[in-house]
Amino acid sequence: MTGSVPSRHHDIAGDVRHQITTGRLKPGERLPSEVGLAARYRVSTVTLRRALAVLQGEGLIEKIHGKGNFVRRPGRKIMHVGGWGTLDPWTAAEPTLRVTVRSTTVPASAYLTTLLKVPTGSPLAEYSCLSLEQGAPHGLARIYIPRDLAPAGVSTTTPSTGRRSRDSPSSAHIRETVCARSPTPDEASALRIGTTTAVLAITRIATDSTGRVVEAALLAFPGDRVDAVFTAHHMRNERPTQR
Amino acid sequence: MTGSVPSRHHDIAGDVRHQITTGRLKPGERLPSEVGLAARYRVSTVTLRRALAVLQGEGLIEKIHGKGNFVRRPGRKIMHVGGWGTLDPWTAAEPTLRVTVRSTTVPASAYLTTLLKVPTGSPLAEYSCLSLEQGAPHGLARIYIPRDLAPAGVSTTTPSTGRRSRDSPSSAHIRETVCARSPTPDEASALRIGTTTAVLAITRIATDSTGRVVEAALLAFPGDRVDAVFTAHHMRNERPTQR
DNA sequence: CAGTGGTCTAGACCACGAA
DNA sequence: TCGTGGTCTAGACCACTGT
Repeated sequence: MTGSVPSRHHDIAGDVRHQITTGRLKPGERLPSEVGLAARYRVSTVTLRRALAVLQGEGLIEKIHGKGNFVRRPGRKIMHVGGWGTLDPWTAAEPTLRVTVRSTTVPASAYLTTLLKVPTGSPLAEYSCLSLEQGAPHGLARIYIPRDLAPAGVSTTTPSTGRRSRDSPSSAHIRETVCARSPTPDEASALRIGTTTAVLAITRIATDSTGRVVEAALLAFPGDRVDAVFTAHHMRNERPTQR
Repeated sequence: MTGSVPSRHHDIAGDVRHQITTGRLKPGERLPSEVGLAARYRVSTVTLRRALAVLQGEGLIEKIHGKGNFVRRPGRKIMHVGGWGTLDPWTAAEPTLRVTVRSTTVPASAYLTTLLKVPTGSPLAEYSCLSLEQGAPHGLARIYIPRDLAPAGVSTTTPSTGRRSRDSPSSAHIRETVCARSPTPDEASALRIGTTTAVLAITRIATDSTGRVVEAALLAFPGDRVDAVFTAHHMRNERPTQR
């Protein structure tokens, strides 16, 4: 009974979605202008834009200011593999992933202080990584490492989003906190998504055997493009870690 | 430079957010009516509603049709613990979690067929669970088990969202796929969130040592209320599982 | 410059909740 | 019934992208 409530924009979204999934609108193709579509569906522009926002949230279209609305490539979902990358063939075989890294040194903010358990203002090496897959942003990562633990060159770390250099030597424990939320403005622009599209945010804390935090990573992925996968094997009687 | 773009509703959201975080608006309190707020901020109702949608997405307010907008209780984020519930004190110590379970038997749909690797139409035991924390919905779970594996009584399974009965006897491998997306209409109503609030959706597949899928769980959590936590320990040289 | 999406308005009408 | 939020309109103006 709750399906036929008044919501014209959902009907329109359904119609356009149908045209996309059936192939009448092809990937990469530009949709008619919003005013044109509004006239075609006999609705106002704001209603039509709400319909498009639904499709954008589903990852079916991409809105580009000043150019138009485009059908997104069907993008099989790329994955982020949690823990110590239990290499998933899907992710491992992805060759078209280009990563740009920018590294600087910053003093620890209040938030990073609590994450890394370091004194306020401690120097941290920051790696800001944006990975793109065929031009489409795939993930944004900001990785922080106490500077005395950070290597001189960037190459040794390979702080990739999705897989990482196997066995960072010192980390013995990884804790990942996953969260679904709206993107921050800078995330929205970096990932080329609207503020309506949810992001999958992962805060990864790596600790060494002494309990020292050796890395904090703030990862953000467009929710319509990536899944995160976590696997657990049952070996012996694993005792629950009590803090 | 990108901060001062024209977006009145963000300013308003920021102002109301400030009133909430500073305590001028207390938890549980009802906000002035939308028309009142619109007049107060000298904006139209749709603009004001956009501002409130931002706050709703942040989990700061709750909109109730016909009653008003209410400041949400600061709800420290409840957590879902992945894998074999590495019991987190936070979650484990949560006493105020009430779960309602409804169990039926359904034939496997196309989607469940691929998840559980069973023939189409196989009888499945379905457990539909809605957990509430102090009246606020906390999670929605739909768990499917091949009926020949399902116990007669519901009590043995305890398919809770957040923790589960330790050691379901047969499962040896758990794979959880995490995804951020907009809620389906039924999820939105069950979780008492708008369609704008993102959900953290987890698909959990439990496999026994022979590779048979013994359980598929579709979990949905309101993104503004729960985080999911996954931990990994580094013991020995763990060989990557290749499919 | 023209064409596009992004934001906003002032008002209308409908649906829900509590009297 | 009344007051509330939910949806929609017809148009205006601004910002971005191309020529």
